[in-house]
Amino acid sequence: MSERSRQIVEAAVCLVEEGGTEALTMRALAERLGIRAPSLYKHFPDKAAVEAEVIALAMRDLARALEAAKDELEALAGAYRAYALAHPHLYRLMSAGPLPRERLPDGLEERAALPVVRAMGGERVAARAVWAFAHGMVMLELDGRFPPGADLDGAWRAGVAAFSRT
Amino acid sequence: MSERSRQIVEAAVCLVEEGGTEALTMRALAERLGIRAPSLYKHFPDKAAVEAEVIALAMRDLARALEAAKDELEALAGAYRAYALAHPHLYRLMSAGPLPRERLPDGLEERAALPVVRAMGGERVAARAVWAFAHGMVMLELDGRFPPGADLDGAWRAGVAAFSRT
DNA sequence: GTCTATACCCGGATAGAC
DNA sequence: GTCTATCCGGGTATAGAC
Repeated sequence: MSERSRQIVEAAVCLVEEGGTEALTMRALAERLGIRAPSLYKHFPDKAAVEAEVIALAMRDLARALEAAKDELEALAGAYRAYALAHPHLYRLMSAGPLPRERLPDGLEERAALPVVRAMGGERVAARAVWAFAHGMVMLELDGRFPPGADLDGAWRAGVAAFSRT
Repeated sequence: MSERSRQIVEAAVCLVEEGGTEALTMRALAERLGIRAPSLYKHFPDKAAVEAEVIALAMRDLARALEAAKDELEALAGAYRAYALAHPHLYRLMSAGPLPRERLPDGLEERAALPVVRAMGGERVAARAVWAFAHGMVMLELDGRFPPGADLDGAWRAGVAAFSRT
């Protein structure tokens, strides 16, 4: 990938972080770079290609955050939640809706999932349940679905405790 | 609400069920009813009002399905998942993204949540964790996020088992 | 309550000159 | 590699006649 392409992806990340998925349009992206929208198509075939690069970048960041955490459920859950709250729009783009697997680097998805599998002693089925819990907590929190004033820390603790006994 | 308004909401539900959230447009809705889009504004002030009625209807259906299930976590989880898989687009519209609470009937959200709270012996914090698990499982399944061939029944069992020991 | 006509916004993407 | 000009499609919503 050329240097210019990297700059484009970087700008795209900023747009998503600041304004959510919908803020990433070819026009807005071009404007941020000081060029015109059609010029982007000299670097990427279409918008989906740009989006895929943003997703890949976010997944790498999340994977790094999880790998840096201690190999216990509680620490992993904390790191997961922290990433999602720090980058809510990136988390959404990366984790909600269909994933363009063909456009992503091989093994990246697996890499992001690995820390949880290890924390669950290699039990992939249980790891999936834990992942679903964490994803559900994050999405409900980001979407403002819990009642105002709900004890979310408590809910996280309850979930982590439940799965720790597994 | 007039009879005509009810017909409009019913048509809107069909559009969502068949084509997802994006398929619900004022033009498509009008066409399905054999009228022109501007005529809809004689019955509803804007699109959000129609959408809110669809959401309310879906929440009532889900609440009924949960109330009909046995008062145990396993049965509730089964009913929850069954509803979501039977009406994936309605589930999404109702459960993902911000909720227009001002436009919904009082107490409806609470009603839908109650069965889980009861199954958890009144522990609202634990009930929220269970809800997050179920929501996460459903969304990851609907979004095709699990690896192909993953044992989802097993993941559901693992989650239900973990929270049952609470 | 329905229509036609229309305003207004937005999006992705292409052709062809430079 | 950037530009201008443009196409094409889509959306919500309003005005005013009937």
